[in-house]
Formats: sequence, C-alpha cells, structure tokens
Amino acid sequence: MNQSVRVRFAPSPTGYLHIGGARTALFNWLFARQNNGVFILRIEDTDEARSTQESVDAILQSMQWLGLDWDEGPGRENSQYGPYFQMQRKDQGIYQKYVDQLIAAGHAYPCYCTAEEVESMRQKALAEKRNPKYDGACACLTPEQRARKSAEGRSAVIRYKMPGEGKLVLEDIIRGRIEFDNSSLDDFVIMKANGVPTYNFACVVDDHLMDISHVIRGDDHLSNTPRQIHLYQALGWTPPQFAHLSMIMGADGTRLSKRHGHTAVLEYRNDGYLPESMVNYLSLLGWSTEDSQQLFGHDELIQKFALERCSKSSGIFDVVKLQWMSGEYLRKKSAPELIAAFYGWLKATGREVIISGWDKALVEKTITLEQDKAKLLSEIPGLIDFFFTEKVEYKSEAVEKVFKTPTAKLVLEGSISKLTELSDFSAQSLEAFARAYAIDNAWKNGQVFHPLRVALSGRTQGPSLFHMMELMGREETVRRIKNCLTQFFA
RNA sequence: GCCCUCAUCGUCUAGCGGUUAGGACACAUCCCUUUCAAGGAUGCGGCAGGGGUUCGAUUCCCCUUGAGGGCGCCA
Repeated sequence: MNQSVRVRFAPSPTGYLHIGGARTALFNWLFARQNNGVFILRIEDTDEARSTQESVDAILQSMQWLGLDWDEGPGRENSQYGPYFQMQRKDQGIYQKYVDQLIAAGHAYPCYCTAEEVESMRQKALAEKRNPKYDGACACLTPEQRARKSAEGRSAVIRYKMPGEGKLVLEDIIRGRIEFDNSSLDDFVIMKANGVPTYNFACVVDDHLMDISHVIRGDDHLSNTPRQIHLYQALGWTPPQFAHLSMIMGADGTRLSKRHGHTAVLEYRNDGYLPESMVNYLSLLGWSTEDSQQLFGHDELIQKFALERCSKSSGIFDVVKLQWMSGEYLRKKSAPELIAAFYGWLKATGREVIISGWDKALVEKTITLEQDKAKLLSEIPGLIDFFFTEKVEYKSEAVEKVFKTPTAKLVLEGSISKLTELSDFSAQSLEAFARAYAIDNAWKNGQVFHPLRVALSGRTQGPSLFHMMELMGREETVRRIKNCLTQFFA
C-alpha cells in the first residue's frame, strides 16, 4: 500500500495511559506495522502545570506491556525528526518560527485580552445562551494601539485569524466527508502568553515536520480538525489523512471513568490480564472483520486490520469479555509460556512473596494441572496454594458437605493402608485403585473420590484427584489423610 | 446557545435493496465428567420512532428522539 506511512501516538503526560489512549496507540501501531511504516511516540507536554515525569514513565511502561514498540520517540531519538517532547521542540524555537510566519502573512495576530477577560466574556455568553466564541476585537488593533497595550504591560497571546465565510471540508478515512462552516469557528489561540504553543498549533507543526502521513486519533478531536486544517493551509502545507476513531464508553454509556472500574492500562496488568488479550480485545472495540472473527494471532491481526473497517459508533468497554479473552489466551499457552507469564506477572507487580517457600518444580507442575481454570494470572496462586501448605485449610462448606456423610470416615480410614501398599503411585494406578476400592466396598465412585479430595485439599473443587495425589506423593497424601481423620473424625 | 458525530440482540459486532438478520461475550438448559473448570450441543434475545424513495427497505434520503464530542492561554 502506501510506501511512506508514518503515524504517531501523541499522548499528553498528565496521567496514566488509559484504555482509550491504548486503543488509539494500538490502531496507529497496527496501521504502521501493516504498511511497513514508522510508528512514532510523541509526548505532548505543553501543559506545564499538569505534565509529570511519572506520567511519561507510566505511558512508556504501558506501551511496552502491550508490546506496542515505537520506532521513533523517547529512547529512540536517532533520527532527523526529533526531539519528541514538545517542550524541547519549543525550546528550539520551532513553533515561534511558524507563529512569526503566520503573523507576517496576516493569518495570525496578537490578542491583548487577558485570560480573565476572555473567560468572563465566555461565561456571560454561555449564561445568555449565546455562542461563546471570541469576538476577534484585537484583530483590528492598529500598530499604535498594540504598542500602547504592550507598554501597559499587557502580554499577548497569538490568535489565528479565522476567515468569516466559506466552508472547510474534511475527508475522513473512517467518517467520510464532513463540512464545517468557517463562521462557526472563532479565532483560536495558537500560542499562549508565555510563549508555549497550544495543542492545535503544536500538533499541526509537529505532524508536518515529522512527515506524518495519517493522523489516527479519537473522535473527541473531530471538532479540532477544521482548525488544524486551516493552519495547514495558512502555512502552505498539505494536511495528512485523517481517521477519527469512535470513543470508548463505560458500561452505562457515559464517558469511561474511574467509577466504571479500572481505566488505566497498568491496572489490568496488575490484575493479571494477559497483554495479548488486551490487545486482541481492544482491536475489536471499534474494528471488525467481515466474518466477525474474535481471536487473532499477533501477525494475523497486523495483516487483517483495516482502517476502513473501523466503526463509526462508540463502543462500551466490557471487562467480562476481556476476561473471557484472557482465559482463551491463558489456555492456549504451552507449559513453559504459562509459567514464564506467571513469574513475569509476580515480578512486574512485586508479588514474588506469594510463592516464597514454594517448591518451584511443583509450582510448575501444578500450574499446568490447573491451566483450564484461570482466566487471569492472578487466579493461579489461589488455585494451587493448598499443595504447598503444611496445614490444610478446610473450607467449612466442604467439611459440611462431604465429611458429614456416613461413609466418609470409613473411606478415609480404609484408604491409608491401601495407599501405603500401592506399588505404583502414578495417577493411572491411583485411579485404578480408587475405582476398585469403591467396587469392593459397594460404594459409589463419588463416595470415595469426594472425601479424599477434601481430605487432601480442604475444598470440593480442584484438579483431577489422581494427578493431585501423584504430585503430592505417597508420604504427603497419607499424612494429610491421617491429619484429617484426627481433626474431624477422632 | 452554536457546531460536529453516531444509532442492528444486555454488550462487541457482520450486513453495504430481496437474508429463516449471521458470529462472539454474557445468560439458560442438556451432554461429557470424581469436583470445579474447559469442551460440545441447543435455546433466549436485536434493526430507536415517524415520514418518504422503491415492486421491495436493517440497508438510500428527511425529520424526531436519544447518546457522545467540541465551542479553554487543557490536550
């Protein structure tokens, strides 16, 4: 397709990377990889009050967890296009240069109204249900008037001078043709009084200077786009292609926020979701194939993704489906992969203490045994912990349900000598023993299996009983049955 | 108040004038089974409303309604 695809994800470091941002990053990344293009990470830190290094770190970490590697950006500044932090670019005078150019060409002008004056005009208009757009008064100031305002000590912002008439047409890859009347747009600020560019301006300058071919972003930016296209035109540049993604909402259909659950990507990592499930799930939130395929391999997703097939309507983030998908990926893993993922999760979240003292070889065997049970990595410890405890914790409902049966005591007592004498303590042999044991005593299988299971694990649910016994070994198996008899049947 | 966008099962979605409106999650039932899962089968459930256009509209157009976004010296 396009031989020179260059796309970017441009977050502002004012908080953690949230689900919506991650989806935007993912779609950019998919598009870049699919077209052998370049994926750029640009940090838009022009909000000096709210930008933090902590946020930058969290964003980078989130991207890494998801496997969204960037070709240019923080840590990868080895190209002609850097730097990739806007405040650094500002320090190089990049934005000032184009502000000067716009002023010289009559496309921009200094405005001496203070933030307070503008804000009160805005509030007043809103209260009177009028359009709160800036009136453009400062555009008409003569050089003398400007000099006088300056002399009064008033600092100026720079505003783009919006043509009062005409239409602006946007051809969006996802949404098609959209028209905006210039008259509905006002003279927006492109540079703040402190010399820092505003979002709409910095974004345009950088996208152009970085040779961005496609701007793929959330549709909360749709209304910004006509302003930005005006800027491209005023600067004599060709705009990139635009693709506006629909928004991601919470379960009640309102904007995704904390009260809907986790919004930060890293919280899902901490909860034990597999990153590949998050990628797969997010890819389907706003995009689909013609056959509604659900699960995609890594390369398959890159190959099949299509910007043109992205949805125009917003979607609701459904954590239940994400859970299902995480389970799908968990189950598909080979034993070594699953173990590596589990240890990786413990390490990344600082929870190694959970398995301290546990026999590593046994951990790995028991995990495999319980693989079908877990959807999240975080569920694993609770599934296998009973293997590693000295003293079995008996769940009251298990005791109630299984030990209060008339045959439980007989079954357990009789099993001790049989298990001690059993020549082969393999799962297969154990199963043969248990079935024969039941038949010989005219018990149902369940009357034998259930008490044994509870005696060994303390719970009514768990892995295959005989594999469980095999892994515990004869000595531990017998020890637990004896302890159990003492504790509940003495 | 002005501007922009969107609208198919509860949720994610397929559909691009004629379909028994398909798939996935969730839910329910059954099967499998030593338990719990996993797996298999079946079921439940949808084109927001009203006008057009058309032989025929989920599909094209308009209106209504609803939802979301923007109108910051935030991004």
